[in-house]
Amino acid sequence: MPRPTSSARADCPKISDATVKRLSKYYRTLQNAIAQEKATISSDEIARLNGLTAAQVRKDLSFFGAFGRRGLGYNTLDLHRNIGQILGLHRTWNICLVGAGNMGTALVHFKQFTDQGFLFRLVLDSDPEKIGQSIGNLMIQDFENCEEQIKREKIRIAVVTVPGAAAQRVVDRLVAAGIKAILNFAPVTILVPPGVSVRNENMVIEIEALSYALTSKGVHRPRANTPLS
Amino acid sequence: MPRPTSSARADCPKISDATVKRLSKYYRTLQNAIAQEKATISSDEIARLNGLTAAQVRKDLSFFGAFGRRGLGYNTLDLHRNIGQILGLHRTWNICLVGAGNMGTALVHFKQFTDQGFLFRLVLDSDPEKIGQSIGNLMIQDFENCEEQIKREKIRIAVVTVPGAAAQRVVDRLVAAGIKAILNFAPVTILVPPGVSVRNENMVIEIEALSYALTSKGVHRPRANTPLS
DNA sequence: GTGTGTGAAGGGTTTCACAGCA
DNA sequence: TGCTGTGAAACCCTTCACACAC
Repeated sequence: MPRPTSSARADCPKISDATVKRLSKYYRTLQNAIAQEKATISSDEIARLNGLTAAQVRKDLSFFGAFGRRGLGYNTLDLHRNIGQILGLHRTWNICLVGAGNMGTALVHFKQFTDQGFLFRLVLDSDPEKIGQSIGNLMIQDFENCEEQIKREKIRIAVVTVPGAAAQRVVDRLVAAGIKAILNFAPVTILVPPGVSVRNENMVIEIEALSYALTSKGVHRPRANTPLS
Repeated sequence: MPRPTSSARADCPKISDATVKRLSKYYRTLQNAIAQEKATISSDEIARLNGLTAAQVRKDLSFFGAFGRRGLGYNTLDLHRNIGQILGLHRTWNICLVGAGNMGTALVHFKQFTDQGFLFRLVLDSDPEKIGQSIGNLMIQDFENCEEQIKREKIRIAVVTVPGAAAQRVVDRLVAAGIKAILNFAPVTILVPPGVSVRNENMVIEIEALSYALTSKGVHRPRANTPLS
């Protein structure tokens, strides 16, 4: 039986998800370095600031080119620009929120998204009580009309914060409306057709992993440490 | 140079983080199956419901024992109880929130945490405007007194939703106060000493990974599909 | 026949170690 | 000397395939 879903990416060397996530960390590390007016930075320093190894950092970068100078390190501005290009952060993205509850409201106000160029342009919900109200400066729109709204705002990325029971149905509709990438906070793993990207951000899984760490630690020799994701 | 942090766990066969996270998914799948009054379930069905392979499910479970019956599958109630024991979900956990902003408020109201036995018993903040106010039925306490509060409520797990700039400092203090596991939503990777578990739930990284997926897809042959986490 | 449990194979990611360049 | 870029080795995780139990 074939794996029904996979983490495939469409690139020749096939970049792993882990590498992409680390690039995102390096990107922020470089922003900080630039803010501190550092002109160069070494793989070693990038690694230390992120709890990784220098070899890992160099290997990740090497998939995309040779950005450093031997003996010197990396030019912070150059590397920042290059990683921005790689991740597609040299532009802004219009995004929409689906599900105007507590979590969704918090995300719309989450400054980091805006700072990095992810701009909420549309908020959708299906609760008649909520439709017409506002979050920030966005009026909540009826999910029933999602297709036209998504098209009008040229949105390809959706953030989903609906109850678990509704999530898969909502996502199917979003995909039909042309959404190509989904950040899912509903506490269920949603599945999507090929060509659409999802990230299931399941906080219950994360906290249960902590529960496991505490539980298994006490029982056996408490050797280790643990930063995980 | 050694890896300064690692995802080590303290168990003889050394269970991978990926396996633990899947167990958490299986746990919820079993809850659903039980709610539907199914008496048994096969590895194949658990796999299908989670976008995995049957072999993966069986392998994950085999690290902890032989819970199924050949030819029949798994007894839903038994397996649910067993995974609960493994993950430490056969009990409740007192947890605390640090940072009473939008995100923190949303998490305190997040029903799924309570349902799975993670009970917010304490909310901490250092903003004088917020201290004394309430979230749900919890009054916000001064972070300055975190040590005694954490001890009083016997809390070992903290959920951190403070601004990025404050996160590492706050976490250091929490660790000193006896916290052993941290779910970090601040948009920086925090580092902790051995013996403490962290999960960095960085939503910016996740959305940037989606940006990468969209960016790299257009450029090359758009072969693939994508569920990731 | 059905579906688990598991050693072995396969594939992918991280680490090592060193050549090469400033 | 200092630090990058990278093949090769090591390691880990997933998948395969089949013995075995019901």
